[in-house]
Amino acid sequence: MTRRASTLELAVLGLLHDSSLHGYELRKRLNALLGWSRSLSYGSLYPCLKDLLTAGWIVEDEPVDEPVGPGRRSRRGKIVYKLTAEGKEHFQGLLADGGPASWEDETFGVHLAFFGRTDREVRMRILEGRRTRLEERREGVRASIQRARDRLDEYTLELHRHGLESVDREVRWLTELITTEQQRPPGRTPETPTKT
Amino acid sequence: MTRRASTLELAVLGLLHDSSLHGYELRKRLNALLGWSRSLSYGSLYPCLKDLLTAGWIVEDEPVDEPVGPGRRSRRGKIVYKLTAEGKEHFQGLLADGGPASWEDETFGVHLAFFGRTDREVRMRILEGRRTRLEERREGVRASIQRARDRLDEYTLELHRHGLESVDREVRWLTELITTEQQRPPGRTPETPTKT
DNA sequence: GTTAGCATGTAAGGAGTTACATGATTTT
DNA sequence: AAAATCATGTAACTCCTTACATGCTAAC
Repeated sequence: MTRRASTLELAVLGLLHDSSLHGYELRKRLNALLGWSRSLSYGSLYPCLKDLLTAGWIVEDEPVDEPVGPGRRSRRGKIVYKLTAEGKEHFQGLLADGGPASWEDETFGVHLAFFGRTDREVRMRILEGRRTRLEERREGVRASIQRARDRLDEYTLELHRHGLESVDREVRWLTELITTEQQRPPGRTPETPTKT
Repeated sequence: MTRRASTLELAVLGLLHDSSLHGYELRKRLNALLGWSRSLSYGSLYPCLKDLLTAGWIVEDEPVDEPVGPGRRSRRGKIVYKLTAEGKEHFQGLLADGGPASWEDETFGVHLAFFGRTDREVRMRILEGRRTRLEERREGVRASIQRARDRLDEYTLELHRHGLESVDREVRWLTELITTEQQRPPGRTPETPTKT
């Protein structure tokens, strides 16, 4: 029934939570928010917005800012989307979960990007879950290399060495973030920009 | 016409170049070769093998090792695949290219893993291409952050900081690899395990 | 007046995954 | 004789991209 609970859906809901936006602008912000290697295509974004409309999480909004003034005739084709009450609730639900889905490669970044709207308790669970995931992965790779040691050449070993080092770095980074979190008060963080 | 020139195809051809294998074993080696986060599913592997068969790059081989000896009745369901002459040629062609496709995130690792079978000239092109790709990405992300600076909160900035640092590290790593390559003689590398 | 950027969308396809379905062989 | 692991495969689905198709608006 509830389809497409993807990274993209979460990110869109999160950005629209801050301010109502139209698709084109939304895409630019999504690309800035998440440091995606390739920028998001319209072929992904617009169908996603359609699905969110169908689900009732967002609605088309009257374009309020830049009113029909002197130089401007009619409103252009822009379609501004606004989060509904149900959409806000749904988004909060997704954020408050902090289950295994939030420590996967594809979703972790988005969850972290919305930590400003997440309770400390949940932030801790996500950071620690992510760290454990990476530690498990690291051990799996290590074991796998060990077993295939004699079959791997110089280049493959170098590739793995660099890969393991990257995972190590991320684990250390997470540990730092966790330490910082422990020194914070519970609940949300105090000062957020919340610009419209 | 020539469909599925994916990472997976390249990796499978490369492994079968070393030794004939059956699907199950191939999967284990693929997981060990490339440090994939999730291990490859059979739902990807077997259709891929089917396509490679159709293309004529591989054929079913008579299982030679472990002959039908004392304790063993008939050969089990194992299907061992062997690279054909056309398959070898095709694989060498893919390796010798070194074009833009080989410096993408998904394919770079596989190409690096087969550097033992790649000429130095091509290795250099791939390493330098990859480095340029990452440098461009880094600048893109930097600019994008700069533009959205006032809208990003503490957590998002930290996420980007870590992301940029990771890219930086990979660039430095590539620079080291390039320096090493410059000190090597042209052609392939001398000593490779090449165990069957 | 034409180029560049803004703005929205669709259809087809790519590269995988999950879940299912089946059975042989080895270990306990 | 049960459980673990080896072994092969298919159908449906996911989430995304590419390529196409359209038109408005701003700047030069």
